[in-house]
Amino acid sequence: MINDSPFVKEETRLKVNAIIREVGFEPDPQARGLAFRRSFLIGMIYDNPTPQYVVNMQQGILDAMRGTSYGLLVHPCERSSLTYLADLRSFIERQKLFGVILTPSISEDERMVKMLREFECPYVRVASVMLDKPSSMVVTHDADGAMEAAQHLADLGHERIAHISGPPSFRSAHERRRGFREALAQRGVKLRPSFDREGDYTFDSGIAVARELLALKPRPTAIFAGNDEMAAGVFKVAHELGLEIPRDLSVVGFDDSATALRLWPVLTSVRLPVRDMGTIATDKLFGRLSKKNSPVSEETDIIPKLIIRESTAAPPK
Amino acid sequence: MINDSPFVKEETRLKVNAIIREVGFEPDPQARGLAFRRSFLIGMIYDNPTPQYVVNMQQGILDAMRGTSYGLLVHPCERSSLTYLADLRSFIERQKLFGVILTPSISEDERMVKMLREFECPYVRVASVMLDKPSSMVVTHDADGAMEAAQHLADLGHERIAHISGPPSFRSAHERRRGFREALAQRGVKLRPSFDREGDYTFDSGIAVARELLALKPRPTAIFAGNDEMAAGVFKVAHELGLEIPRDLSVVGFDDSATALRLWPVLTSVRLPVRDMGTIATDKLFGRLSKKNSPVSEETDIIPKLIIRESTAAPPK
DNA sequence: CTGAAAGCGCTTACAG
DNA sequence: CTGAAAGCGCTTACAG
Repeated sequence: MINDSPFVKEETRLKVNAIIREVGFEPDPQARGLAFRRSFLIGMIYDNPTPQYVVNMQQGILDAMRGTSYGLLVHPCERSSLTYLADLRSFIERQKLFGVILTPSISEDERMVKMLREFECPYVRVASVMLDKPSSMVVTHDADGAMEAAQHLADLGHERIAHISGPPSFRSAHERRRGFREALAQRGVKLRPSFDREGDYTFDSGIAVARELLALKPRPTAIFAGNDEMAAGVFKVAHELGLEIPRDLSVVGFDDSATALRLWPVLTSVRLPVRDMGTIATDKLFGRLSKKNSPVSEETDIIPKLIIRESTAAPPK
Repeated sequence: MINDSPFVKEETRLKVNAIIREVGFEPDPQARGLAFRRSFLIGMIYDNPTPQYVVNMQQGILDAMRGTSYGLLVHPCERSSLTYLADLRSFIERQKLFGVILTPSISEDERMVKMLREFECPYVRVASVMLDKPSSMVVTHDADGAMEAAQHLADLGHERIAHISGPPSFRSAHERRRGFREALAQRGVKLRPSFDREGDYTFDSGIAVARELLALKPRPTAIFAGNDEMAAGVFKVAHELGLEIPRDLSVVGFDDSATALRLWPVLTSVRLPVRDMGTIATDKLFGRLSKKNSPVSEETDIIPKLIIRESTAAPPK
């Protein structure tokens, strides 16, 4: 009855609710959970290595949970671990989560999703492409963001544009690379094979690949890094080599993280509204979207946006 | 009996445990929690604005929880919010947490701690000074780290050393400033009042204060920033003004965050082992320390350490 | 429409 | 030392 059963008189409901408020009664989530056979906990399962991303996503989820009695349980994991799936299985089975939110690259693992279905645990996946039915997806369309970045570079007049992609285990790495390549093709800019390199989204990999790239002759006049961390690596190498950004080298990142503003000069980057994504994902989990809620939350599609700052300019003559 | 009651025969216990393992039985934390009148959840309550700190602390806590059936519930909050205490009260009361870990500046709020005691919720506080009995404290001795930083600068020959402190609402801000001042006094370096400035631990405040500091005549030849974020702000202003680090200006930060390595040149900074701190705090919560556990976890005192990199050098002649 | 009973999966006394 | 009962605070059928 407290849970809005439709079989009570409106009047009674109001009276009871009033008293509930008066006494400040808060039902015990443990007891409720036991009776429901489902806890009042939302799990966030992730393996994204960027702290900023993790914290923003948590914030977004918590924003959506505010005012409810749900709690957020965090569960980072490593896909490379041998016990990865087993750990997750015991976590899901034990906690009887109300629902879980998956971010890349975990969100792209079908074994994970299959397991969730097996335990009838609701989930929402955040990923760069539509991998599931829209009601359990938030799609970030990374390819579109990468296209914007590449177009920007091409429009500035660059012809020797390199790319450092993320690790193949991340779908976003493929999407960003795909968008980049498509845009170059559209603009009639040829991509040299030696300019198409693979990193792993870490700062260190950005450094390593940038060293190779900038040792090439002729070297690229612009580099589109798959994320800001790797872009930071490019900055470091450029500084070491005495190359001035953007005069000698243009750099674009992806994520528009805090790092983007701390680099010198400030980094042009593709922004994804991570915190909002967390809120939207959670709203979907709560099934709020079918109701008359804030229209912004109804979205499944997130459109990345290029933020142009000072790390990009026309190529040197 | 399953919970290690001392009244069972060793033999019986072994037999039962064997069967438990065989069947893969995992007790339901909800039901256990209900019976225990206490959940199997650890809460992390924090208001630290640095994502890196938050994520590292979470990792450390999770490291200590690995293999148990406990879960980590995250609860960021804003002390400036009017409902701050009320929100926390309802969180604590409702979730019946097994225990909570408090990080600065929340860990320094006695109202918070009083409330926790009222609900008989165990806690461990991470703070820069001993505020409580050792068994519920992890003390980071920020003053010592700051002293090291200031000594390093003084030993390089700097005489015009400035400090940008954190906001007065953080105890660590006072401690770092205190250590800094003590070291200067020890070394016989005078601190000009105009060189002793207040920021708020944010990048933006670092920029604002650095602009003022570097407009002074004569300007400081070295700046000790209360954290890396503000140090990054100093870098930005120095670059804008065409000052070369460390030739024209030495900079030291605090935290040794990821940012320290992404700056150019790499930042000399005081390191705190945040992840380990999380593990130690959690071990304390579990009361493991009285038993025969890894000796490293027995510590209450964390000693910060200066990591010397490339942002510090002798002052210009 | 409403009240009292049974049950969620555990633990803690309490008899045997 | 062990087994069966009562209870944790809720919810969901089920009688009235």
